[in-house]
Amino acid sequence: MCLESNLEAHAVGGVLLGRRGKANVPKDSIGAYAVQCGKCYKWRLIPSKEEYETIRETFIEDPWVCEKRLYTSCDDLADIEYNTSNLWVFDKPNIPKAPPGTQRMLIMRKDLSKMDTHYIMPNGKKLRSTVEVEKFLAAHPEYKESLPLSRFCFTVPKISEDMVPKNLEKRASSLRRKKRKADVEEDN
DNA sequence: GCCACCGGTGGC
DNA sequence: GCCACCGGTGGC
Repeated sequence: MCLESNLEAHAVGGVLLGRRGKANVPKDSIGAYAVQCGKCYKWRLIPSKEEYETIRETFIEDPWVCEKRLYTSCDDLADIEYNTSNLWVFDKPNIPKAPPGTQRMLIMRKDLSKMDTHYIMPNGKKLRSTVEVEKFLAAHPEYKESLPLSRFCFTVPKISEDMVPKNLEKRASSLRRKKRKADVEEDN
């Protein structure tokens, strides 16, 4: 189950800093993970996706605060400022952690219009929706216990609007317009 | 033939 | 209006 977040006060974020990762390791579009302290509202970087997903999983009932991190307090400077030098996307809180053996991938569209969620299953299969997960589990009953349907959530993060470069937005939409126009002309 | 990628839409 | 979902396809 995915719940609505309160983005203003207390947020779970992913920061897009470009793609990284070793060869052969599946990587998504998120370059850095950050959470906002529930007390001082400063942003703290979370070193791994795994740790980030753990925090995100129980974010509502167990909000993250600076003291949770060793040697960190609200008096310390923020790790990262929410600003326009990075593209930020904001996760919904309480998304189940990707079940063991799977990876939850978030892929940004080239035009920054939206993200797509998919899961990489233990056998390498990529799944794009809960319906596809259902079908997968029906075909592979051996996974039914370790990978219950309820642990999959395809909710996408919200893209921070003010940070999408305006010219890029325009370019993308004008390309779309151009294509539509060409299609219409083709039909005539 | 596959698959990453994108566009479109039904249901809310 | 949003978003979860899926069909189509271009490039390989």
